[in-house]
Amino acid sequence: MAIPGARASYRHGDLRDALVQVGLELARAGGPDAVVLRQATREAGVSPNAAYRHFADRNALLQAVSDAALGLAADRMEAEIAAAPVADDPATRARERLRAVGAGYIHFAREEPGLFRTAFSVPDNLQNQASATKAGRGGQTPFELVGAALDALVAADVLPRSRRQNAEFLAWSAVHGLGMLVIDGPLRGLTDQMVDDATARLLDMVDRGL
Amino acid sequence: MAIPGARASYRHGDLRDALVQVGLELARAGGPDAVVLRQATREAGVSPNAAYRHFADRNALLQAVSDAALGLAADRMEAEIAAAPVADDPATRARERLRAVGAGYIHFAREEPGLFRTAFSVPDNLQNQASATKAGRGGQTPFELVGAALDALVAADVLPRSRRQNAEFLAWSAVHGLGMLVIDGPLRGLTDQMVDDATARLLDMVDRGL
DNA sequence: TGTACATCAGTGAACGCGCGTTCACTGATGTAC
DNA sequence: TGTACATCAGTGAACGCGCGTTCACTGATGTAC
Repeated sequence: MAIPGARASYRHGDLRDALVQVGLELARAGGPDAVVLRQATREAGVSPNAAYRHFADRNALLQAVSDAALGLAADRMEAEIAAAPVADDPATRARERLRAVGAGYIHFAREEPGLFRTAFSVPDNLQNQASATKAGRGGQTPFELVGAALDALVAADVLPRSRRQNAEFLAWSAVHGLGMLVIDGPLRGLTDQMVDDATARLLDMVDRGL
Repeated sequence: MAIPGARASYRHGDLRDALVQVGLELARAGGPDAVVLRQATREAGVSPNAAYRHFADRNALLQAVSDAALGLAADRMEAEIAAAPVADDPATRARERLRAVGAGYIHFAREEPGLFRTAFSVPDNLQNQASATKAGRGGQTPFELVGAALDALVAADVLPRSRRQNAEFLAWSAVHGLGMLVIDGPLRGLTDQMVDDATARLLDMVDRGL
């Protein structure tokens, strides 16, 4: 006898994943601070303490959401790589790839500012980058995507091997900074056109400067 | 008849300024979220609602603290400029100045991560940069310092005038990104030496890339 | 196939906390006469 | 110089809120016999 609206089953099925998904929606709308444990359980249709079967505390939930957001960032970057023009010249191709990585990063920041902040400004989350839970569908984390693009630049003899070490920090800094300034800072009011412009010039700068 | 520990006067004197100063201490220790109105009044030795004589609400207090933090950032940048080597060659001098501006920014981020986050990631605070409350002792905001350094670069014929427009966004992005990554991100564990190294390389990149 | 049972993912109620904010007030101060 | 008074920066108590977290519990499920 099914009471309308009643749960089909006493057990949820996959509450852990459901909470992460709901958490992503909260983060999307309001950044990391909006990932509120009680709100997540509410939206998952479950009592607040049910979350404690799957997460040690609120912070563990936030961590999981942050990891998932990082994966989405990687997806966005991979999509940009896939859409990049494929030049015949390997050197040009390698450069296009780095540009695509950077552009994907900025696009993610603009399209999903809440997720961007959740992915990239939850302390501890970026500490150990090499974790499967932080990777996109292609299996790489954003950090690894940057590294791989730089490796390709070295392989194509565009970037001298002597400058390869820690170069991801430089490229990443530039692009991360622009992302933040576009979200929170003085570049917030800019049109898509203007941001694309700034992105292109920034990536030029990185390209020339590396 | 002075009761020990009693207030000398019923009126505080300059409660507004006292709250901002206490707010800076809170921000220094814990970033913008730590600027808690009740805590600020507590530390100022005043009842919670006294704050409402000087600020419309908690957000107005945070705004004021954020402005003050921006001024401290400007001070740090100016100090770095003052300490920079003064080359005979005007071109070299202009370059050194831009580097000093960038280095000051990064140093501020590392020395005062809480204030850095309060100054640079409170929305709305960076929107209107040209405000006296956001300036350092030299009367310029961090944004204006970057702009002035770039102007000097143009004047010294290092930076082509055609590339001057919006160039502060590029330089700022690079330096802001590194600052954030050093505070919250994967560069957090780095030694002073390593960060100084990364800073130098980043500024090289900007210099070459602009 | 049927039944007893252990497991453990969920429930429902409650907690203490600190927050921002509002209320009616009080009394020190400076000013006008 | 002395006194009356208006001003307004402070007080003290209270509010409602939503949070994270803990408690003792319940009952659907899968498994062993």
